[in-house]
Amino acid sequence: MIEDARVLRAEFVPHELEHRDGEVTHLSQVLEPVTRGEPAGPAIITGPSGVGKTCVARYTVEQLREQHLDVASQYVNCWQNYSRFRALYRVLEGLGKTVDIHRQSTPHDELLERLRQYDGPPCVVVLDEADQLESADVLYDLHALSSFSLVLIANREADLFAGADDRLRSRLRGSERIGFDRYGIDQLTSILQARARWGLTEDAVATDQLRDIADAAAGDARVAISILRNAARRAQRTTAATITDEIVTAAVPAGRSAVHRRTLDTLTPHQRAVYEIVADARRIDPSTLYRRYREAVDDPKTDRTVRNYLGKMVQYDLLVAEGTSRDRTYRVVEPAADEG
DNA sequence: GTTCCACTGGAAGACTAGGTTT
DNA sequence: AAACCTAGTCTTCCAGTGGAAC
Repeated sequence: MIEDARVLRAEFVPHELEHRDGEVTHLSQVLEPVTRGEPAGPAIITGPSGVGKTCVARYTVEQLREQHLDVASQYVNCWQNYSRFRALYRVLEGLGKTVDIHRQSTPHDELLERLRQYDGPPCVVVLDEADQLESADVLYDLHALSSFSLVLIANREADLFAGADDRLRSRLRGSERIGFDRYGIDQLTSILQARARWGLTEDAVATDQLRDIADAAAGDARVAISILRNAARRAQRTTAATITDEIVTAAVPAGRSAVHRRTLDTLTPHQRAVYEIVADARRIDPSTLYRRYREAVDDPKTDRTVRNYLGKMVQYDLLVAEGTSRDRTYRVVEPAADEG
């Protein structure tokens, strides 16, 4: 059934990108100065999840590097590297400049100094999930250095600028914008077809089933691929020769929630306890929430810390906060909910 | 309209973990 | 071994906000 599991992973970047020619061309044009050794203006890529933002960025940068030897690049996932230190560290890592600073007691300044001294070929830095950075300092740091060209990826541009001061905001205002829309059913179906062709045995899945998966994924390619992967695993387990309608139906919920569950796994035990309390109550006010939290765990953190947790989980789309003052309530985001 | 106060979130500093230097 | 770094986490303190009660 499954011939090449790599192809069924969401992070996989195919050799040919479908349905995103315009966006690839646009980004290539923005980054074109880099091929002449000149700095390129920042590009801001926005759009809902699972529409190929990361894929297009990585693909385009990869193409650029294939055509021009004198271009460096580094991809940084700001979700995992959300602090200034970690983000800058990852950039240096890509340049191979971290050999002797595998130590924690290296100050920010040292990292910045190394970036400043960088005299290699122009470097394209892709900051994925850039809205997850805890401070916009990183954007400021890198934008100030002409060797580095920024590609910023975020769901919404507003989130990206939320943490930025006016100075940075006005600097980024002139950035090139590339907006992504959700895939249509036909587009999603043909994306799945390509993955099935490379990743599954021949005739393992029919176009009708792929259409059903595409329909269930509501324009989100990550969810669609996750469902396909889940379906293929189920078929393999039951030694079915093909992916049937029944298998698809069974695979949809698991495929949908896979993305959500992965973020839940990143929570600490205390954060998890807070999340569970909110999940148990359909809707909960802050004081009740904190009282229950204190009862639920040993050695509870302060309410201020719990507020930080809540803010973080709202950022991560795990919780929704409604109301601004005394009317504030929290509730969980349902895994199957359509992301905005 | 005024007051109350639950709630938010910024700022500053203490504490911890984990590394380096002497 | 002890002294000394730093980033990251958590706490303490508090000003500001805006529904709710009066």
